[in-house]
Amino acid sequence: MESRITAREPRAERAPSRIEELCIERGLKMTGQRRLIARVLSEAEDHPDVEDVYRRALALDSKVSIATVYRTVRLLEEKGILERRDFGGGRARYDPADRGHHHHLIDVDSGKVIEFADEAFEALARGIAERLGFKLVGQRLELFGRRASPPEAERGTPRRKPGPRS
Amino acid sequence: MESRITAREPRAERAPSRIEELCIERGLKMTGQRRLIARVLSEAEDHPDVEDVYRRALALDSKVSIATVYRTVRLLEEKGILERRDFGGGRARYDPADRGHHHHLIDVDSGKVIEFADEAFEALARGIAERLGFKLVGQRLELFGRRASPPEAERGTPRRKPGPRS
DNA sequence: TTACTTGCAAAGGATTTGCCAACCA
DNA sequence: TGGTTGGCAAATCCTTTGCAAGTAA
Repeated sequence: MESRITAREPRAERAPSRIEELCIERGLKMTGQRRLIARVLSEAEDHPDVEDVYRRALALDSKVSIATVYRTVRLLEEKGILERRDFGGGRARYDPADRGHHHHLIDVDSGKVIEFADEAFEALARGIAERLGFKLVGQRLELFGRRASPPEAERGTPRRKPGPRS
Repeated sequence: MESRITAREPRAERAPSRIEELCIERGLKMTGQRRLIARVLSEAEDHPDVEDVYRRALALDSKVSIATVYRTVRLLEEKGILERRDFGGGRARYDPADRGHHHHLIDVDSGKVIEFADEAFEALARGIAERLGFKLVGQRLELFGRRASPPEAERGTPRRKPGPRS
């Protein structure tokens, strides 16, 4: 019932994703769904919201419930594996925490998010906090910008519901 | 039935608050509730959330419904009179937009918010955006810090529900 | 007058949770 | 095999909205 040929992939058993490794390191019990979600997150190069993760996980394989995605993503956040972001629009978006400290520039016309890091800023932030009598334990920097010279009328997809939330 | 003596204050008619003036400038119809909310906001020195504004308005005088507070606060935001902030915790908080550009340092132990402005930062932000090919149209900077040397155990009121949301 | 506002309550969207069965270590 | 986890649906929280009645200009 067990041939060497298939032994390698009893059930899509690929190398653990980077985030899965982090989970194991921190002693999380790895279930099929968690592995799946970890993989989706590891492969994401953007800043997916919970629903994005949910959709991608479903497409990729198993059946996960959105509740599990919420639970897992929150668990990973608590373990410091993910960082929760808020770019406006009412949904939380996630970012693997090990990509190094970086910040975001949001293109207000297209909603696209560009990452960047900046040494000078890090130092400046530390300095400001100190001057106010605090030790810096976290920071959040988001820039909102518009492409230098757009020929007008080219505005991309506004973040879902155009009006309401920030 | 009408004496000169009371003519001056038909009904708590005080000088219009700063925010009320801004509303009038932008042609908003001023109702009693709006005047009240404008006053609460003008007098606020912190960053109240909608419920804070609602509570203060009620205490101050009239009966307003929370729906009206939500509507008004949003209207003022659209008119550029208020700025919506998100310090984590799931509620939006508001800040009069004419206090000048400033940012916030949040004391992670007490939840207190300290405002500050920093020229060097403004310049840096503009520079970063430019380098990435964007014109800066907005920014958000929040520092999270801990008082330099707290004798422990002094942690103030954590923002409502301690655990969950960011 | 007459369009704009308000209050109330119900609707909505995102996120969390209770409960029991399924599952992993 | 015992404790954990996952699914489902109901529950929460914050915020928005429909509608009828009230009000500023």
